Amino acid sequence: MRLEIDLAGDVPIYRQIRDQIVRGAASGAIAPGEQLPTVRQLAADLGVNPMTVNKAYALLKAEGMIAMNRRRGAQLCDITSRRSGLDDSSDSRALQLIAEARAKGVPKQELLTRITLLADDLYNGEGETK
Amino acid sequence: MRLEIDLAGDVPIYRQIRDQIVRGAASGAIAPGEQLPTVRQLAADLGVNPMTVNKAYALLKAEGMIAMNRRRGAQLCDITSRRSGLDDSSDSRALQLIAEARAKGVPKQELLTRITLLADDLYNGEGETK
Amino acid sequence: MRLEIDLAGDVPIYRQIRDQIVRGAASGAIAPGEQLPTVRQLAADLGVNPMTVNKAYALLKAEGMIAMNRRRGAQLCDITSRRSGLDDSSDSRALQLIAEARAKGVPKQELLTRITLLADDLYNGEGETK
Amino acid sequence: MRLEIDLAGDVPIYRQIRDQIVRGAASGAIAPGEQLPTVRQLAADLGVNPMTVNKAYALLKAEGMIAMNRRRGAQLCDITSRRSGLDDSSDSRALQLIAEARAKGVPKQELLTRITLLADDLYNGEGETK
DNA sequence: GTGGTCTAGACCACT
DNA sequence: GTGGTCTAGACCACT
Repeated sequence: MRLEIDLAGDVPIYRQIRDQIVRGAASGAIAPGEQLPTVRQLAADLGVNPMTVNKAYALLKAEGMIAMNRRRGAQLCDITSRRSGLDDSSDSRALQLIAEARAKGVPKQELLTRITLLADDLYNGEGETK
Repeated sequence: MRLEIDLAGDVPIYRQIRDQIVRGAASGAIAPGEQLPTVRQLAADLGVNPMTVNKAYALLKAEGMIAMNRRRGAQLCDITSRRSGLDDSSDSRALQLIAEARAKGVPKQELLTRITLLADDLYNGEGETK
Repeated sequence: MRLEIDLAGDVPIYRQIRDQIVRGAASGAIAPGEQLPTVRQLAADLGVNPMTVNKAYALLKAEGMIAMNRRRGAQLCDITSRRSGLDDSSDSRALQLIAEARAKGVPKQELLTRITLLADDLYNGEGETK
Repeated sequence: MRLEIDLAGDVPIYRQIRDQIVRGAASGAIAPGEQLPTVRQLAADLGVNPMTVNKAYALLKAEGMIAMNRRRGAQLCDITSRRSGLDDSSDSRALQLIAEARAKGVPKQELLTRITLLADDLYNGEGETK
């Protein structure tokens, strides 16, 4: 799985790395138990400082998404060990998304159809949950 | 409409102001053509720097959400003059939201039910679109 | 409140800072809502790198102990906004402590008396809970 | 007695081994004078490097918990030969535990009740002290 | 040969 | 004038 970093945007690099690994885990591009590149390897691949990758990995570890280990590097956790379920942050972000759509005049049905489409795509990969 | 600023959180204040005005426009709490408080007024109400409110208003203006003029201050635009429809940013944020839900083991149907519920709530207010 | 850093020990500096601020909050040496020194100020006082203090503060923020804010620097949160209650980590550390005492031949009553004494001391300060 | 190693956590493996043997000694799962597995044996069982087990055993030896000799391998010491009593480290760790509980708003009595419960459990095993 | 921590120095967004 | 992020370079504990 290849990560794409946008150095120009205003999303911090460590956040881009974290987000893309979460998406990889969701789509099945990274399987549970699979090895991730080491901090140094990924830093070299992306042309960023190891500390930046380290920060992304530390965040993923705190979220229960990956386990780190001096011998084997980083590894994607099983779903069971991850922080579970829909939380306030999910709701809050979903609400903002919906509000922006409505404020721009998008009909409810069009929005829900679009989200359903995106969800179908993501959930129909070689993914982890049915 | 009352804005609530969370000084402790990660979200910049100007962004919180912008987000809440968008939500107000979506829910109907602010009507098209309605006057918004002046930069100074809102800054005083919230206890923040006028520059911060100014930045939020400038962002909303760039998005076509509000119009500013010297005489009448800021005013919520009609839906027709706003940037319309679902854009890449919407998709990207929706995708990240869906990915995080799936990565945490949330079944697709549970996620969609939740989003539909939130959308129903928001769209059934005194809102602007059907 | 004065922090004491042990550069020789094997406890990371950022962890020492975090631990001592938690103890200060518990003893009442730092009151809820009280300002903490800025990252740079504390770094200068302790003779460590700002990044090290930053890491300690980021940890405290993630635990809900402090709020950070560009205008006012760091501030101790109210108890209500902190992660609450006794968790698995507390139990696990308590269990290890008890096990080591017993393995060293300390009678149960002596251990409990000692812990009660320490708790009395700490809870009888100008502290936050009764 | 079976040791469980958590490769994902923050605690170094050698420390986990040491901690669990101390807990085994405290609970009576390992009796005074009892043979421990050899370094190689335990390393093979746990799937870790023999150096890691060696480090744990060296630590336990330095603490007076075990005796090593070429003939009989490692053996749990009598209580009388162990470093005795509550030391500064115990106090310091207990204090940190208490401080974190109080900082999170746990009432003193709730904390002491919990610790007493844990101590009762541990001391009522086939243990070594009354 | 990995991740964890730390330093010194820098630029930027936000206030 | 704050915290947030990033770099380049380093040493260390652990494996």
